[in-house]
Amino acid sequence: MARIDLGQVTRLSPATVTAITSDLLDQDLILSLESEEQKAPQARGRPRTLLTLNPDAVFTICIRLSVNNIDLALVNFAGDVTCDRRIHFSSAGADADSFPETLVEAIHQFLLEAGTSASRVREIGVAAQGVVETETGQVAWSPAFGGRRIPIVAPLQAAFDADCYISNDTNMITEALHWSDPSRYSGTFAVIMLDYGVGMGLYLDNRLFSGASGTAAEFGHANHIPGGALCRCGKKGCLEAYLSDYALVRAASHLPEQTDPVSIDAGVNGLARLIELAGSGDDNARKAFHEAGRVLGYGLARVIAMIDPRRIVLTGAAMRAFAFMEKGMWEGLEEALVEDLRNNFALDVMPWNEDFIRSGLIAQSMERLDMDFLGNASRPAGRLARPDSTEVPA
Amino acid sequence: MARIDLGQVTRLSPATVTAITSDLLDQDLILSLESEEQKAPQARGRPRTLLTLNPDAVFTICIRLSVNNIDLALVNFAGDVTCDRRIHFSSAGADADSFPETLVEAIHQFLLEAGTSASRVREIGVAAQGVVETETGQVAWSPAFGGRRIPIVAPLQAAFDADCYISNDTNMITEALHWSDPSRYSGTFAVIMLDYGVGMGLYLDNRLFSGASGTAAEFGHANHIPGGALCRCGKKGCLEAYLSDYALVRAASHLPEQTDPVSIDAGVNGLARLIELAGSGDDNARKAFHEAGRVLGYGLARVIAMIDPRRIVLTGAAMRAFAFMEKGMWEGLEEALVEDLRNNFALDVMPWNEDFIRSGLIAQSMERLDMDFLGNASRPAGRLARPDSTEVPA
DNA sequence: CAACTTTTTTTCGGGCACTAAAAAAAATAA
DNA sequence: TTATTTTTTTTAGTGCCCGAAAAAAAGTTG
Repeated sequence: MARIDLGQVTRLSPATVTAITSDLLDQDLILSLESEEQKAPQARGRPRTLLTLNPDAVFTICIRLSVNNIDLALVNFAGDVTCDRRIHFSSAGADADSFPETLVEAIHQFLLEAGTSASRVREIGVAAQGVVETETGQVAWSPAFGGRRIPIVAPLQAAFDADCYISNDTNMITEALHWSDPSRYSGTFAVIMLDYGVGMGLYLDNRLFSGASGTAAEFGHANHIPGGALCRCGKKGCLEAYLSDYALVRAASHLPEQTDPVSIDAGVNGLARLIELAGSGDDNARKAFHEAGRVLGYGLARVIAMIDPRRIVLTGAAMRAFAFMEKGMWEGLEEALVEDLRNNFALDVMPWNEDFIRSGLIAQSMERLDMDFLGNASRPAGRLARPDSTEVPA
Repeated sequence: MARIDLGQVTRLSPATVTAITSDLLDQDLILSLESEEQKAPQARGRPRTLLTLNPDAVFTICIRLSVNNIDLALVNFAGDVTCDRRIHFSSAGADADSFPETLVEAIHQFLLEAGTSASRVREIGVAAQGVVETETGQVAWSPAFGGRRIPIVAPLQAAFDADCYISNDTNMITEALHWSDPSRYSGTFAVIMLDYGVGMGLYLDNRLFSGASGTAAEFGHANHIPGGALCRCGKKGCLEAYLSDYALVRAASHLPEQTDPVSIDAGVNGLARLIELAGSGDDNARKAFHEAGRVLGYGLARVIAMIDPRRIVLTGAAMRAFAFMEKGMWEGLEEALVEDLRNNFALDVMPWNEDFIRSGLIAQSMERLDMDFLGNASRPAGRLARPDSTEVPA
């Protein structure tokens, strides 16, 4: 982007733009693309010199923790992944004592392979399934770990000279949506992910909300039926116990509600096969999905009543089966909620894409970096506020 | 407060304080208490001249709408109520066509009695029970009205040259708590009110949250049991259908769950008598409260899972019966929620005080006035931020 | 009354964020 | 080559927020 366009977008005078950009150039945060291949239709006048973020100014490591896997990505200042690796570990054996070491070791290994020195990394972001306490920087409980209360941020902070944080995976999906399409995903919206577990992310009043201790939006373990089906968490009647993959398999197989989730093989031949069966008209499978849809409808109803989001996004691997759930979902929603509350929201069904989580981590990291560099000038309050919106010139 | 103290509190130099205060004096927003009765122990040196808000600078009208009543209060710039009246109207007959006129008429009448001209009123705040859409400025549905979708803000705006808004009554209680004790009620907390209905207010990340359309925190009509007890709203199984006064009376009288709430006399000899009975050891009453407590526990569990508040405040008329509900509540909470999520919150039980709603309206109005006068300098971001807290001198 | 103390006001000036206008730069068009 | 066009940079401010220091004000103390 050329300086003159930056001026248009920010509503600052050319003089100011020059001042600011020369500052950033001095700091090596941006680069000017001197004489690079100019766009063919060169107009009259002094040609614009394009500016870009300096991709190599700073690096970020984005890490996703899931069952048996640590997915690492090295991300440059432009937000591009320059290197990624998957490292295996044993979730069953991972606890508060052993895992932090494993993680730090994995990162060192990864940096070595990527040929980047740790000193160039200014940000390390981690996303994990389950109950993640952002505030304390630990994973209270997650299917990815055998143990509980596993500290993540503190050990990372000790091992690296970077800003470290951890967040729930669904929160990162929420951030990714806002990042990828702010015009659609802004204000107050909710993201519900149906997958191995059931997660929810909330964007409220234009900010990611994660609660007082950072565990917010635990949709999956909000109770649906008092004393109902047995959940992985040990309680009875959680939404997850009706909506997640093992719950669907359990229901379709006519296993008793109290069957231990651990004993159910919901793996490859679980959800996928169930979807296949439903597709070929199998009644058990269809009924299971329909019922799950109804439960989802009830869940949505509670979210709508309590949060009043403008939009709800449904995603996750189970969205492939949405066609079999949709009718039930609307039924449940209608049963559960007065009309006055039910008509003010939009529903998006979004095909699942594993990369969302990483995108969210990247978005979050970039935002934190910006905060870091620009002080608190981000989220413009005063001087940079633009009262009436103007289009960014092409 | 004297200028020198203002300097301490705001961390501004005396020079700046003088500059700003002389500005405000010119605008008549504050007054200097010249030679007023000085505090006896006069120290050495030039005596401080105390400054106060000019109570008469601007007026606000705070209005509470409830069944058959319009409660009006004239509030000065110091936040004091200078005049209040209760005006009766017929809730049953009130609809979208008739009520706005009634309200505007009531305000005019009130101003006449108060001897204040409408031109001095800069703010009109309204609180109502039920589903209030802050965004559109209307009451979608409320026990206070026979009709639905009753416009409030638009007619007020048309009739008065003031900033008008409407909000849910429980949201105003939430605001009142923050206002009255910010050190305790800040960050992320929830207020649950058990009364005629069941309401919830949310303060999230240090701001009142009211959702995308302003109806947020409708705790009472979030479903508890699919297909359960009949609620006033027409749906089955809402929390309100187990927790509100009519629900308690219904349960204690062993009436069927589907008994129409309208047919239940929960008035004076309803909840109050039930509490009396429970106090004297009546088994039916005790059981009803215990059961309601369990339902409340389940409700809290869902709020905690989804919102993760630092604190939950219970209030409302039904708190007089809290002793009979408490055990059930903790039982329900424990049954409904995994321990990891259950241990990060504090619970306050607050004796109910009708005035909270008015206090909240006053707080909200004062904040809006401040915003109006000081531009967007409120909620200090930069220059007024105080990194380390200092005590306000006595 | 003079000396002292404390608060308030005034004066002067620095620094920041930004701009208008002029100048410079770097191209195309005639 | 010269004129024209467009972008970028420089120069020289403006306006605001704020503070240091001095001055003034208004008392108490001895």
